[in-house]
Amino acid sequence: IFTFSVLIDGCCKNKRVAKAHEIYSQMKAMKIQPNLFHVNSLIRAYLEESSFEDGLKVLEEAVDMGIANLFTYNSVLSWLCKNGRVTEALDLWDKMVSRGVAPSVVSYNNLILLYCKDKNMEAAFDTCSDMIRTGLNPSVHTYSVLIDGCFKNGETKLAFDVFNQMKLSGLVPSDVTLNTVINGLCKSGNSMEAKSWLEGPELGLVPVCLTYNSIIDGFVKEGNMDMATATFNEMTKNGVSPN
RNA sequence: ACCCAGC
Repeated sequence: IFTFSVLIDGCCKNKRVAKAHEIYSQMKAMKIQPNLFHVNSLIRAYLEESSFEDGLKVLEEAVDMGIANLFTYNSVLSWLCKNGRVTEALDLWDKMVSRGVAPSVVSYNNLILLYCKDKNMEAAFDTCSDMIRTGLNPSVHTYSVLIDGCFKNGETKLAFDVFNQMKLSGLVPSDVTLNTVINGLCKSGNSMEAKSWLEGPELGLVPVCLTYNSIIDGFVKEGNMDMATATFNEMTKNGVSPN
């Protein structure tokens, strides 16, 4: 069993998914129970190369063997949500729940992301309320996804409401949250305001390449080449290398 | 040990 585990993991890490699956099948043929850790990594390897169907098959087998856990489901769910496969994602969600696996905050975050991408902010917020009703607290991830969704759907005002609500709830915005806000401002024609966020170190934001990319792109789209170049200079001055 | 967000 130990030998098999090491082999599967090695194949997955080296992108030899087919080989990994071969070994996995051998184990099954020999009636050796693959362990959860390696089933999970096999599934993720499949999803990485976008063979969702294969990943799902392994998931189903893991369920049959009674070894699928929350992480196994979340891995597949995440892939579906990122790729906007609404029907399949909701399907999987129902299956998971009916099999007695309780969704975690991570599961909910995936669903919320799905709705945001689907331009259905109402459903996204409903899902968030559902989550709170089951006793789970929104995480920094949850808020970041919602904020990003609001901006991408043109709800700038709402994005800030969510942002404020996040701070009220005692959560500290992460650098991803702040970069999300900055990017949202730039995309909605408020690059000047976005840039002013860099000056508030009390926010705790250390601008990175991505931060500058958003702002420079924003200025360029607004036709403000002076500010774009100025921002670029500031970027190099601060020791951030452009990509 | 393995699952979620930003250019």
